[in-house]
Formats: sequence, C-alpha cells, structure tokens
Amino acid sequence: MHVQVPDSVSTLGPCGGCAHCLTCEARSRSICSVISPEHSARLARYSHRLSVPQGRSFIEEGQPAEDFFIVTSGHAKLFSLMPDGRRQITGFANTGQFLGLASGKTYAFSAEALDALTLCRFSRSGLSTLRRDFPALENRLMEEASRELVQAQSRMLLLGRKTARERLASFLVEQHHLQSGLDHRPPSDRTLTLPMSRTDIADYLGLTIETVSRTLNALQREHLIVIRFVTLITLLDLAALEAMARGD
Amino acid sequence: MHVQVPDSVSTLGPCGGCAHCLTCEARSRSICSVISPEHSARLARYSHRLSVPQGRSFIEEGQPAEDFFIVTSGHAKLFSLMPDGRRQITGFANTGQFLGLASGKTYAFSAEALDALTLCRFSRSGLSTLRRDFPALENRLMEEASRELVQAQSRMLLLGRKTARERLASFLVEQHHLQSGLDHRPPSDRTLTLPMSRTDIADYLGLTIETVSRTLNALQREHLIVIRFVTLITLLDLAALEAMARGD
DNA sequence: CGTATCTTTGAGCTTCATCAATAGAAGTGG
DNA sequence: CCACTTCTATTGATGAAGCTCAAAGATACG
Repeated sequence: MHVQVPDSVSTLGPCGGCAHCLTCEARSRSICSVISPEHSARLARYSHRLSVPQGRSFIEEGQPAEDFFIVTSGHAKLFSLMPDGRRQITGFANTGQFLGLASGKTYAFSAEALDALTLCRFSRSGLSTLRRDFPALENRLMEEASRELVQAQSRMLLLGRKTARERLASFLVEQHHLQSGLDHRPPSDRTLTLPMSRTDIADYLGLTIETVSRTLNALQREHLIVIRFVTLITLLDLAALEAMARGD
Repeated sequence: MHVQVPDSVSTLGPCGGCAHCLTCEARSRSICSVISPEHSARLARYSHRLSVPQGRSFIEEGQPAEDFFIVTSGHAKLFSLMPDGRRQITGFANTGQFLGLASGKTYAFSAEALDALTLCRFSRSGLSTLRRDFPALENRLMEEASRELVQAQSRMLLLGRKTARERLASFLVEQHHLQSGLDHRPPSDRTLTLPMSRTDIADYLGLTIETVSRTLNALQREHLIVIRFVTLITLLDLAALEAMARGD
C-alpha cells in the first residue's frame, strides 16, 4: 500500500510562527502570538505550513514516518484500523498539539482532518538539528510526550473498565475542559460544539454509534445534558457528569 | 492520603551502572555492561539503587512526582484505580524500562513490584541538570517516550475493539516478544514464564479473571498453547496466535 | 498438614452489540 | 423551491459476549 500525500494537501510556504510555538515553554496550548523576527527567520528553514480539507487523510498508518506536525487550526482524528475494519480513535488533535511523536520508523496511526485544518510540518530527520538550534524545544517535546502519556493512561482506564455511561460522561467533561480553555469563549459557557460525528465518538470510546446515541439521550432524559443539535450539547450538571466520569 | 516510601524499600547506595544505561543509545533494552569509570563517578551523584520486595508498592497515584526510576531487575505493574476498586493495569515494566515519564506534578499511576525488584532512582528536579551533563540522555528519553506512546496506542485498540480471544492472543505474543529478547534464552524457546497473576492479566486486558481462565483453556483445547503450569505457558502455534492478535 | 489464596469451572444474567426500520439532515439537480 | 438521493442519527427488537455469583479444585505457606 503506497500512499502519497494527496494534491489537495497544499503547502502554503515556510512557517516561522508555529515553529516558534514549538520552542515556547508556556504551559498554554495556544500558539504564542509574540515572535521575534530573528527566530522566525531561522525557524522558517525547518517548517512548512500545510492546509488539509475536511475528511482528507494526511498520515497513513504504516507509512515511513518522515514528518511530524503541529496543528495550528482546526481538528484532526488519529486512529488505528484492524483488517476487518474495526477502528479505534486513539485521540483528537486540537490547535497546538503535536502529531507524530508516537512513531518509530513508521507511523503508528492514521490521521484525518475533521474540519478545515492547518498544520505546520517538520522533517523528523531534521529534528536533531532543530533540537540543537533550539534547546528550549527539548523541554517542550518532553512536556508534550508526558502529557500525551498521562492522557493515554486515563484512556486505557476508560476503555478497559468504564461503563458506557461513564465513558460518555468522561468524553463530555473532557471536551468541556478542552473548549473552555479556548480564549474566545467565556469560562461559564457550558455548551459544547463537537467537531466529530457520532461514529467518531463511538470509535473513540470503544462503543457503537447506537450505544452512543442511546446513552446521550438517556443523559438528556436525566437532565444532565441538553442535546440542542447533533453537534451542540449543553452540560446542565457538570459536577454530576464529573462524578459519573470518575465512577463514583 | 499521605504515603511515604515504606521502610522495606531500601536504598542500596549510589548507582553509576544504571545511570550509564540512561545515556546509552543502543536500541537494546538490556543494561549496558560496559561503563567508563569516569561516567560512573559523575552519574553516581544523581542516582540511587533501590530494592523493592514482591508485592510492595513504590509509586502511589496522586502523590507528588518527585522521582523517576529505571528498572534494573525484576518486574513491576503500573495501574490506575477507580473509587469502587475497579483497576486497570496500564503496563508492566521490565528491566531497562523507565517509570514516571508519564507524570505531571503528581504521578498518574501506582506501581507495585511483581517479584523481587531493583530500581535506579533519579530526582525529577535534578533531571534538567542531568540532561545538561549527559546530552545523549535527551535522545534516550525521547526514544523511550515514543516507544511508550506507540505501545499505548496499540493497547487502546486492544481495549476498545478486540475480543477476549484476541486480547489473550495479543498478550501471549507480546510476552513472547518481550521474553525472547532476553539474552539468556534461546530464540526458539516458546515457553513463557509469566511473572503476573490471573488477576493482573485480567486487569491488564480489561477482562475478568474468569474470562481469562476460560479463554486460555479454550486456546489450549484448540492446541494453540499448552498450559504447563499456571505461570508456564508454551505457544504451540505462534503464527496462528499472531494472526488472532491482529484480528484476521 | 491445615489454612489461606489463587485458579478453574458452572449457571444465570446484564450490558452492550447486532440487525432492522424509521426519521432527520444535507446535498443535487431540475 | 421542491422532489430525490444519500448520508447520518435515532429508536426498537433480539441476541451474544462477557460479567456476576457460587462452588470446587489447585497451589502456596506457615
């Protein structure tokens, strides 16, 4: 299976801005807005901006892992497939997240754009040079790897031991925390805009779409959430959802 | 919940040897046997050897993550608990593996010795100094984080999408690969010595002990394995088990 | 050698998956 | 703007994989 990056994944030219983000030590996941012209010029040599349309795949599991990416806008899903088509979404990537850290010689997952997506691409072979040029990058990489490992462990607990209700509650709370971190939303806003389909949620939580649908409607019947629209959900009782997510 | 390292986890003094392993770039997970006296002396300042008896816990989830460890002999299990006692083992650690990379300010998991365990302990606060002193360590850390992330993703697929049979097959094949990598065993030996109990296997695979027991016996009835003893299993048809593990 | 712990085996049940039908949303072309 | 198709989501009926409860059999240990 030989897969090229499709034509519609267009290169937009060098990117100094998001490369700066790479070396930013701030805990915030948002892209740093301030960037020195000197940094920008040096980093532009390493990075390229990419634009990926909705539904387009840009990483194929098993392909040589030549690049790694940082999401600069939009959302992506990362997943593994089994021969018979069973799918597990191992994570969603939002603005500021790294893609491709978890790879050996080949990618361990596929990645697809959930909506209009822009990326910053780096060559993995150039990574050692990049790390020498920007020592602060080391910390950023370790921090990100650490964060992803912690997340992976809580997802193993979810997939291995939680009930369908607990999984959905965990998912909703997680999305809430992700979205409440965005700067353009008031922190009191408890309405989620989900960028993914029911199928994606099911494949993320290790359930079927039917169970996702039924369980969400059960949570609505119990006045824990309101499903305003398929992709628009308001959390009525965040504390109860958090308790349910923890399993107590 | 305030937990101290128990008395029976004894400090054995400085460790230059396993610290050397830290900076070793070899892909092999075994401890490097060759170590320069100069390295040894410098590294002894950072590291301490620990001995942990079977069954003893030495990392508690939620405690401040002050140290990280490298296993120098024996086996450990890493796990998360839910309030009602449900448990998910997120991984087993063998000789050469890092413990505590996946941590923020507090540990994200608990860890317990499966048998007599020796560790090399490093202070996380001293990690930045250590990294400055041993630049090769950076690569080793990233390599290890990468490996663990890839492994975490394949475990999400297992926990989210595989059947009980597929989980057991995956587990057996994984153990085979781990154990066939050890230098004191002939590569043709297909008999596993499992260091963990049925309960541990169940909590690792997201199943109950009854299902683990029944499924293993089913595999034996189909002449794929022989259960010579509770902890001693021979793989009769490795290819079939690998196919089953993949899900085809 | 007796007790405690772990593992196996059996019977019944629950949760979630599967299969199937309907309803709703989104896009297409006349 | 409306039929028509297509895709996605919801809802219902049924079934099976794996869990729970229970008891017997092994194994470890003092």
